[in-house]
Amino acid sequence: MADVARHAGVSSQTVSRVSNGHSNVEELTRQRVLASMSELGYRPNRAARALRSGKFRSIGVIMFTLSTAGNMSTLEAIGREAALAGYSITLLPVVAPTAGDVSGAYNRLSEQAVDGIVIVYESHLMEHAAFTPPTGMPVVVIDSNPDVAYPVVDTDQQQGARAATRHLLELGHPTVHHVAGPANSFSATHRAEAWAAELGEAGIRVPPMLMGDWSTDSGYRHGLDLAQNHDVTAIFAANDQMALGVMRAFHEVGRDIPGDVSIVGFDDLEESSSFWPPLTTVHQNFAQVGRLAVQLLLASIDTAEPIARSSTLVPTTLVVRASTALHRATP
Amino acid sequence: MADVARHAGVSSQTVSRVSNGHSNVEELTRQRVLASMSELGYRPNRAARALRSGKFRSIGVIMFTLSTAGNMSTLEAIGREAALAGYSITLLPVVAPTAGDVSGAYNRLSEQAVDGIVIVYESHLMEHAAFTPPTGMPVVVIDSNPDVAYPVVDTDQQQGARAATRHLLELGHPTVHHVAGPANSFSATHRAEAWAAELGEAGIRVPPMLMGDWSTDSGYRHGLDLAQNHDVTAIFAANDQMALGVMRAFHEVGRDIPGDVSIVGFDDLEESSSFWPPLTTVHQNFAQVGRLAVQLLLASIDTAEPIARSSTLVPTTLVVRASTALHRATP
DNA sequence: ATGAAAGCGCTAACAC
DNA sequence: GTGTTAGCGCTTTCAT
Repeated sequence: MADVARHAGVSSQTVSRVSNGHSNVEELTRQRVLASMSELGYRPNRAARALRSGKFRSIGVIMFTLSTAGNMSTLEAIGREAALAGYSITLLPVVAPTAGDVSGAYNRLSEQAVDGIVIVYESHLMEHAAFTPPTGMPVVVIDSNPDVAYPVVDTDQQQGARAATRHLLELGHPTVHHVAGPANSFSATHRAEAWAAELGEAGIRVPPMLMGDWSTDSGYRHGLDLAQNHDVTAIFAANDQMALGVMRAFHEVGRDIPGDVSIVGFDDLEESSSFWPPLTTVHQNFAQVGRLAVQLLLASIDTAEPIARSSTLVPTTLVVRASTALHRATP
Repeated sequence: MADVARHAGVSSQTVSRVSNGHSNVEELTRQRVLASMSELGYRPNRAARALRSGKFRSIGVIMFTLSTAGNMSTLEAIGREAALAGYSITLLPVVAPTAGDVSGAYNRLSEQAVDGIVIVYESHLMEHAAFTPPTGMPVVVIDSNPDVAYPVVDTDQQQGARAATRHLLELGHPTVHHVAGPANSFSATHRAEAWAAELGEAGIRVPPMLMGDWSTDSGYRHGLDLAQNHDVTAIFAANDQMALGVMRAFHEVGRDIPGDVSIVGFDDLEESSSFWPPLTTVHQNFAQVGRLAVQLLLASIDTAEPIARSSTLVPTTLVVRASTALHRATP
């Protein structure tokens, strides 16, 4: 910067003013400085700027894994919304979700060059992690229990899971079986609870739940079990990948979907409409969740006021495709 | 830091030494400083540290989209490898891949707080972008032509696409049709070229290529066309998502896979083994690609030496599942 | 409209 | 083993 100032014959203050687009610089001087800048290939130094201003124009994201479709969409939405405001994203994936690693990630991120943090809070393990963000650092949590210490944005898991279950019941199925996500996942728990509640309210005894781990393989294994039992005519899987695995199992055994059994997923991946048969599923608005989280965070960063503890639930929509049909009495 | 120094009754230099784990501090002093640190909740300021050292301990990633499975796996591998070395990832997604946006992303990233840049270089548009990283900033490119100005790491597209095509030929199919990725994608182009070359070397006339956009929908639309033509018995799709779309089309029309037509994809998504039928596909080692790119970059950051222009190709493996079978003469 | 001075928090270099 | 000094590149006063 001093070089530019010398080259343009002005003080470094003026260079700073030009660099930041301040108004009180004469047009002629401005041009001269701009010319010197590009001639010398000047780039402002973010570190120095951040040191002065205390702002990094970056928001930190903590995620356990990037390999689920939901996290991916959420991350993309977070990135897009942040970019719109001129912020970049600093990613700190937690390699293995053990309690030790989690607090490691936290602590590293908390001394990271970020102005705020979005936590995609998949696991109960988080509760045990000792996370103390620097005082005044805004935090928003996605996908969690509403009773954490920070504002929460989430998909309305309950509403989505109830809609899925109700859809199958309305099709005349005597009951609905559930292939759930892992025990340490909040969203999995919420979906399972809502499924059981919906069944209970309809006066139906809740069949035993099968617990998977979100993977197609776990869906496949449970599907193989379910396919043995000819009383099973309706299945709600806690995500599309497990639903896909379940469908594979039924195909292999030769039971027709949706003729013999109806299947509903959760997520609405881009691929789900091309599964065979095209999957009826609960559409999650990941983009909206990510967007809201960032907006909340940026508002707090801008105003320097803490975010009010709040819980925002983004509704889902049931997308009915070809994997569900009216129940027909088994012969 | 001054506070900590005062509180512990030492100079701020000693605090710095403790904070950075230097050895020349007496154990007793160290303990005292550590105690003061945690009592006062001291966090080192990254900006100041970066300003001094010129290092940010973060690497920048430019990607066009996070919504393809391949990019996501690559990003995860980059993040993991970087985390192992104590680096974080700064993400700057380019919202819409127009030439203007690209250079915007570049320029913003180039003044970002990063020590090096990985570009996941999907599109020909990049060639026109005026990207001048700061002098001395290491850059590695993933997924591109080998003749760019930077070292390149990529999946061996040619080898993979040839293996897919050869597999279908060896099954006795008279020819292989290709559903390609978009024209502006390097990897799509390479796969299509390899497919045509393999056919040519077998003395087979190359059938017209169908161009999709990686989406299941585009695969479905082309699949509907292909399914009309009963001479079509073997299809190589440039990714698994399009292969899924093609399969859906054949299911709808009632042509059996693999009885009537064999289909091969490219990527080997986690879901592909549960498609119906389980998809024969080319497995890409995304993790390895990401890992190598980061290793190259970190080596250059550590040594402060420019990376030698190089081209590293990570081999693929053909995974044969149930979507391909021996050709049988059409009745 | 422009410049001079001070200092953000940290660490490398050199005392002692 | 510890303290002192200086300065990284920038911006925020306060003068002019």
